[in-house]
Amino acid sequence: MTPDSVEEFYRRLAKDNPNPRSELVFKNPYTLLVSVVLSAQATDVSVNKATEPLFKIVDTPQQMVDLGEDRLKDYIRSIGLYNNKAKNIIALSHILVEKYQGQVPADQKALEALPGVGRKTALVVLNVAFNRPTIAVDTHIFRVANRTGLAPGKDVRAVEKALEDVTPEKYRLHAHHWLILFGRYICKARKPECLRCFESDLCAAVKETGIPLQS
DNA sequence: AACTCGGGGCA
DNA sequence: TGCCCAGAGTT
Repeated sequence: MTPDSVEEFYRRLAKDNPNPRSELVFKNPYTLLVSVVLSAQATDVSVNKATEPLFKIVDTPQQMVDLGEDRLKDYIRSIGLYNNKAKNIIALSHILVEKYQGQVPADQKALEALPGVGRKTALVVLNVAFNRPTIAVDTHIFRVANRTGLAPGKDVRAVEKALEDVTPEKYRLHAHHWLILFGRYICKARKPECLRCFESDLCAAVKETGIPLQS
C-alpha cells in the first residue's frame, strides 16, 4: 500500500468513527487494566458482561484485595481462563497497593512486570488510560494489517514495526482502537463484510482475488 | 516453538 | 462440532 493509500485508509477509519472510545470499561486506569487482563483470549462482550456488576463493587486495587480471589472468581467465571486471571488480578492488585500507592503506573516496563500483564496489555493500557500513541498488535490487528496490505508481516513484531513506520502521526493515538473495531465488525476473521466495507478498493486481498471476499 | 489455561458465541 | 475470542506464563 502506498503512503497515499495508507493515509486514505486511516482517513476513512477516522470518518467512520470520529470519537473513538474503548469498548472496555474505563472508569479509571485500574478498571481498564483489569478489563484488559480479563480480555486475553476472550470477547470484550463477555468481559463487559462480567465486569459491569464487579466494578459497581470494586474499582480500586485495595477493594479487589479485600474482595479476595474466591469471590472474584464468582464474577469472572463466565469469561474463561478464570483461575489464572483471578490469581493474577489479586496478585497484581497487591503490588499496586504496596509499590504504587494504589495507582496504575504509566510505564510499559512497570506494567509488564505485573502478573498477567504482557506486552499487548501494557500497550493497550498506556494507549487508552494514558493517551500514549501505542499500537498493540493483537489477533484483530494482525489479521487486518496483513489482509489489507496496510502493514504486512510474518510475526507480531514485524507487523508492529510496519505499523509504526506507516501510520501517520495524526492518526497514531487512535490507530489501535480504529483497527481493532474495523477488524471486529468489518474485516472479520470468518466472514469479512467486504460488500459494505469502505476500504475494499484499497484492500490487497480484494485486489488479489478481483472480487470482494464474502459468503 | 509448543503447550496450557477455558467458558461462551457463532455458524 | 469446530473455530475463535482486545494473551500470558511456563517448559
